[in-house]
Amino acid sequence: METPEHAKLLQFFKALAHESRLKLLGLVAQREHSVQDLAALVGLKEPTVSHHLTMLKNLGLVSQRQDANTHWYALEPEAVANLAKRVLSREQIASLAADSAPDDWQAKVLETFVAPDGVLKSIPASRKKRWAVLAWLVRQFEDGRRYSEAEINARLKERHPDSATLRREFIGYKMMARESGVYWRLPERDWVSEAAA
Amino acid sequence: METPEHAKLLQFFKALAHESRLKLLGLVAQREHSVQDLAALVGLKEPTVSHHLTMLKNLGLVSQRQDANTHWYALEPEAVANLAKRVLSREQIASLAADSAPDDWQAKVLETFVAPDGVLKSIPASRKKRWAVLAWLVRQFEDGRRYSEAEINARLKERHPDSATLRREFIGYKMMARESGVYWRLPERDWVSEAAA
DNA sequence: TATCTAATTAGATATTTATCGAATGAGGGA
DNA sequence: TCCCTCATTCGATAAATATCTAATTAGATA
Repeated sequence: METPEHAKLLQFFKALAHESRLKLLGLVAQREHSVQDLAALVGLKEPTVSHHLTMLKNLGLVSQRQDANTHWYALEPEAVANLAKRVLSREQIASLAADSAPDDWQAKVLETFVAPDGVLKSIPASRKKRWAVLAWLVRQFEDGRRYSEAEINARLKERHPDSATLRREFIGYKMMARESGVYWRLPERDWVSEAAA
Repeated sequence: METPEHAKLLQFFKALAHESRLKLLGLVAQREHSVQDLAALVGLKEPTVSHHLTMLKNLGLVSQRQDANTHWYALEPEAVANLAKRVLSREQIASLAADSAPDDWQAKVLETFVAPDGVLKSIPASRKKRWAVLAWLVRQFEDGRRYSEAEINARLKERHPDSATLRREFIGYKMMARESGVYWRLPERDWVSEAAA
């Protein structure tokens, strides 16, 4: 489940999320500088500047060359541009969410409300948790197939006595649709947004 | 001396320099989410998420609309793109250094090495400090005018007995040029780079 | 009105990260 | 070789910022 891509982007932002480092980048963007110069220019001690520069160098944002024992640092302009480009697209940003763990939460809700034998202990009061339980329930119906109200009720009764409420909630949460007494599942993409009221 | 432009850029990087906020941005990039949802999805408590969202909202990175007492957050894609674009150009980055205060440092060096009456207490040993003192000295010669070695020596002797060393250093640091016994100042842009050896 | 839910604000604590002084390493000269 | 300069690494302290619980605000509904 490793996503070094995300990790690198995070590193990039962290690197730039500090005033001193932005100033250092600005200075080396103008021309090469030695560590000593930079320390004087930004008003920090050399070890501190060295530390920041190492961080920037590891990310490839600055280059370093050595002349005698003076180390000259300069900007690596393409690297900055390349990394910056990544944040431009909405898709890139959306992909950042990949690490999230919604299933953990949902699993915990189900553990709380569903007994080991599969019977609902109670119907959660809070919208979000009720949604989680209903999502679990509705997935036990076949997608694409059409059910009569009686069928629905029969199945739901295996989980909880108040099948009428559950059936009504399926409609309310837009997990199912109904027409003249016939029910069917709606595509998940329309209700996983957890919107309903 | 305020530069809100830089400040905003810094804020932008700080906002994105945190794993939780990147995840939140990723989630709201996919679709609208409530605070509760987001808290569950990233595994944090609601106040924490609320805090992060406020930060993102203040920067204009996310939008917020309210339906009953549920607050829906979504990505503001253009804002992200616009801010990200700023880091693309080298000039932008170079401008980040504007806040640096080299003059403070130079003033301190001069205070250390120059007595109140304008006489040099000593010639600094370290390259950088020596540069600072020489820069101060060379600026006391007229730009464009040509000086004989005798003139140079006479003027320098008012500052320090070892005029020969100072004169030689002017050449070494490329602050002055010499041709057949005549000296003149070189443009500052060629030696403010503090490069010389 | 009393109550429920969602969100925010406030205040305290924990974690992360910057900074410094001191010690160490490395490269040239005298 | 000894010394001098520049830079880095190490270890400890200081500053910034994330996170939580508890309390508060606001909207909706019975």
